[in-house]
Amino acid sequence: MPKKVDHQERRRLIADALMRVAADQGLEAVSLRHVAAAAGVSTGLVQHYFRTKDEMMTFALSVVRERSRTRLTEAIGRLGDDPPARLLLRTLIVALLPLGEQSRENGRVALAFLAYTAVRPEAASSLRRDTTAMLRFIAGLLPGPAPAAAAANLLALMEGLGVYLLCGHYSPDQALAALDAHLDLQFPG
Amino acid sequence: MPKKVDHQERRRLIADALMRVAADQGLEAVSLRHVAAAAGVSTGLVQHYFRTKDEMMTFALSVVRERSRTRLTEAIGRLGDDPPARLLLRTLIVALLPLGEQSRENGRVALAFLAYTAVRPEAASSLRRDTTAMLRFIAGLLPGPAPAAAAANLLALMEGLGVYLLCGHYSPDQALAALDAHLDLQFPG
DNA sequence: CCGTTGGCATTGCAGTTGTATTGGAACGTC
DNA sequence: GACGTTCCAATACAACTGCAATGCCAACGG
Repeated sequence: MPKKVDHQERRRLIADALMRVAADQGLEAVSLRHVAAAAGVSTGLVQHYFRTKDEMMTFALSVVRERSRTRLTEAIGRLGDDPPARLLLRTLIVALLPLGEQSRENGRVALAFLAYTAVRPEAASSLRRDTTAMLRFIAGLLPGPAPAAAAANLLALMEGLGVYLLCGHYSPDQALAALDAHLDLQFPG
Repeated sequence: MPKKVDHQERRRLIADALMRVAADQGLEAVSLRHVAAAAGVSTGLVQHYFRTKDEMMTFALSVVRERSRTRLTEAIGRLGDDPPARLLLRTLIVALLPLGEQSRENGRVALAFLAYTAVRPEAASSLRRDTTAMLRFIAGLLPGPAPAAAAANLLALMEGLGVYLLCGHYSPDQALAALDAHLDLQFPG
C-alpha cells in the first residue's frame, strides 16, 4: 500500500487556507472551491482529505484551538519557573488577545467559529471544555474570597476585550489599560 | 400616488423573520427565500422592500441595535430618578445580557452580526459608535482615578459574559456572580 | 514486471443563491 | 370610470454550492 504524503500535514495546509479565507471574508465565504483556490490545490484534493465540508470545518476549528494553546504555552514557558500570579495571568491573557497581526487572523476565525458554534451545539463542546479548563486554572491563581467568580470575571473580560479588539472598537492600548486596571483591582497592594 | 401599506412596518416584519432564521440557523442560513418563507410571504415581497440583500442585512442590524437600546432605556426608566451609580450600572448590564429567552435570540443575532461586521468594515461603524457612547456614559458613573479604563473594563466584561452566556459556557448564575464580583471591586466600601 | 492501491484532477449533477423581469391586482387621483 | 402608481407574485437566469463519479498517474508489493 503506497503512502508517500503526510496526511496530517496536508490537512493542516488546507485548514490554513480555510482560515485565511475565513479571516478576511468570513466563514460564509468558506466553500470547497474557495479554500482549494486559496491553498493552490484542486477541489478534488480537498475532498480527498475531508470527506465532507463539516469534517473540514471541525478540523479547522481544532487547529484554531491548537494555535491558541500553542501561543499560550509558549508565552508561559518564557516566564520561567514560579512567576508571580499576577504576571502569569497577565502573560496568559496578553498571549490570547488578538494584538499582533497573525493573532488577529486567528482571532477573527475564532470569532466566526464562536457564532458558528452558537448555532451548532454539537461543535460547541470542545470550546466549552477549553473555557472550563481555563476557569479552573485561573481560579487557582487568584487571591480573594471567591476565586471562582473572579476567574469567570477575568476570563469574560479577556473575551470581551478580544471581541472589541477584533471589531476595532478598542485600540490595543485601551485594551491593555483596561486589563491592567482590572488586575490592579484584583491584586491589591 | 397610492400608498396603502406602512413601508416601515413591512420592513420590520421581514427583519423579524430574518432574525428568527439567524437566531436558530446562523447568518449563513439567511437567504431571501428562507427569510421570505419564515415571514410567510413571497420572495418578491422581500425584494420589493429591500432592493438588495445587503440592504436587508443592514436594516436588520439596525433593528438589533434598536432592540437593545429599547431594553436598556426601559430598564433604566424603571429605576426612577437618580439611582445610585452601582445599581444603575448593574441594571444597564443585566438589561443587555442575554439572560431571558427573547434577549438570547437577540444576542445570537448580535453575535452573528459581530462576526459579520468584523469582515465588513463599512457595516461596523454603527456598532462602534454604540460602544463609544456606552463607554462615555459608563465612565461618567464610575469612581476611581481612571474611569475611562474602568469603563472599558466593565463594557468588555459585559460583552464577554454575553458571549459565554450565548455559547453556553457560563450559566446565568455564573455570569451574574462574576458581574457582582466585579462591581464589588469597582465600588469598595 | 505487473497488478493493486493511494494520491489527485476533472467533470457532472442537483440544488440553492441573489437578482432581474414580467405581469397583474389593488388603489388613489383626476 | 380611466389612468398611473404602488404592491406583490411568479418566473427566469447565471453563478455558485456540496458532493459523487470517473479516470489518470506514480509507486510499491508480489
